[in-house]
Amino acid sequence: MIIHNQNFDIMQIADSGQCFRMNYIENKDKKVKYGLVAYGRYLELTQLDPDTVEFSCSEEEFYQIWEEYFDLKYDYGKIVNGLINGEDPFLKEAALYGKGIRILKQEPFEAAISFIISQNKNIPAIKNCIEGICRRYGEQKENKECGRIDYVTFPTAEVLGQAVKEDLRALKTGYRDEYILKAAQAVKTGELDLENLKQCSFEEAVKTLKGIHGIGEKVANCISLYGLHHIEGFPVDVWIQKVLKEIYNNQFDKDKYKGYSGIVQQYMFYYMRHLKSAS
DNA sequence: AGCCAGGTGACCG
DNA sequence: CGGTCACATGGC
Repeated sequence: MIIHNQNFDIMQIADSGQCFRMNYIENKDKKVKYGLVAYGRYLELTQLDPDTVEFSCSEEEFYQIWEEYFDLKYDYGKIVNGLINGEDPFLKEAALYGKGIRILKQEPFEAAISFIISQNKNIPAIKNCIEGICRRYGEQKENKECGRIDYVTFPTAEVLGQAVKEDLRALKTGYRDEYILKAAQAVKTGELDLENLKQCSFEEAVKTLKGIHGIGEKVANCISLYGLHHIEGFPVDVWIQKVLKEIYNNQFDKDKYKGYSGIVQQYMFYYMRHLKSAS
């Protein structure tokens, strides 16, 4: 299954800090390959050229799951061009630099737990921690399309909600162990209905999420943006704080980008990390 | 070796 | 409300 899209770069997506189970596999003949587990499936993606991505799955599976997952019906080119031709010099560069990023539609529960774990950790540590949790509590599966690859799914709330705190702690969750446990139990009992939060407003979703112990403003924005696809989400972490302070002198107005501020935030994050690592 | 990481809750005034 | 502090642990 081959897809052409001018705003679809799998390396940029994998490196954009919004998902933690998309991993580099190889680079053969300048064609980069990544593997990913989501929605109980394993998928491999190959960037054939800047505008072309090959999916390892069938056409049915692509239209059933991945077209939606990668938000491929939405026109990111329009957003990118608007920023490139706009008045904001930083966003001009940022959009140009990260034009292949897309905001993924991840599973809400996975996004919730992943971003609870993310607090005060760097991205490699988050990935390792999540992988450990999947291995311990996820379901073992086998993928035949990609040569019988064994993989583990992200655990369900039912399974994770029955975990023992000490076991979670042993998986490098640190002080977040009880945050994870409480959140999983809240989903399990129905006290926290993530599917329902997709339907209601962004503001309502954030407010509800913040009612869970261990979910604050930033994590609630991440879950809303990456797990519920509330595109107005605007997570402010240490990197975005740097942007807002150093580039905008704390005068940035996200309301100028109403309806897609989450995408703007993602370009900012990706570009700022690049600037800092290059300096 | 020591600082930092896609922060949050508790506690303070 | 807004400022400080501890929190557990790996990455670099």
